[in-house]
Amino acid sequence: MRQEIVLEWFDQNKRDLPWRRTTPWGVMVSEFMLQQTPVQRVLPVWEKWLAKWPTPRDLAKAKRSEVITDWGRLGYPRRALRLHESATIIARDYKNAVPNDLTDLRSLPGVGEYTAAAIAAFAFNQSTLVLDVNIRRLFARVIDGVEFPTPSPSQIERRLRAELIPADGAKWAAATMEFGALVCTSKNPDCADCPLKRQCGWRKAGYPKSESVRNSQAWVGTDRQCRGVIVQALREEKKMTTRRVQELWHDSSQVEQALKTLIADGLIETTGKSFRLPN
DNA sequence: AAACCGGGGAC
DNA sequence: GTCCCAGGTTT
Repeated sequence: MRQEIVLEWFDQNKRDLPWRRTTPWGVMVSEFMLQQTPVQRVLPVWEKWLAKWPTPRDLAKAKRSEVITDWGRLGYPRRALRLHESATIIARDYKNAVPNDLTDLRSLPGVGEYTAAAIAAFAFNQSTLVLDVNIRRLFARVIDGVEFPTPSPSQIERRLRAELIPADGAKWAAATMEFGALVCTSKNPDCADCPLKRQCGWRKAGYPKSESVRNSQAWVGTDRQCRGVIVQALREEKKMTTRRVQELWHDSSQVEQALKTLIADGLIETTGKSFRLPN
């Protein structure tokens, strides 16, 4: 994969997001808010929070009720409480400075694998392995030639993606994430104007030529609950191991066949766009 | 691995 | 109702 193509695209097309020019605390607040929440909805709330609580200690002094209220309609309000809790720990144990060490970051409530790597990269310019949904989808398509990544990253995926990181790893993380968010999107990717079209494995593998092809693969990208139902059916009724199901994940023709069998046996139902278990 | 999170919003 | 969204934690 030609990293320069994405890096140059990023230079020309990146959005001017406020958390790209702020303090480590500002980055951390943005990462909490952006967990499962679109950028556009986060923007106004982030501005308000940084103006009101410019450092961890400021937030730590706030009441829970106020924290929840000011979370607005971002959703998953438990994130606000975890951020509040993390702020308290940072003020008390880290002299009010967001830690730059991956292990320290990971120990904070609400900071998982992704968020720790993202803060280290975007707040401290470290070359960490950042794998969010946008980056994973981009690599799944260009490198693996499939429309969607697996539900969660495997060890082999981590290793292969780590090998791609160029000298400026922080810029690489931001660039690939932005590319996945603006060009290689989940629903209607802008393949016509994509600078990676010539080397895209998904395109070489056939790309979505028709609705029927798309539908046969659609379940792979459906939500976790729906995937869980199908995986459970495949495992229990077809005596498949988890490993076998994972292998099928990347082979749409076998997935299609397996799904047809499940439907024929009445084990699952389809509405054309998704799947469910019969009552 | 799957459910759940004091979800929310576009469609 | 379905799907998406810069995920994390718990069982």
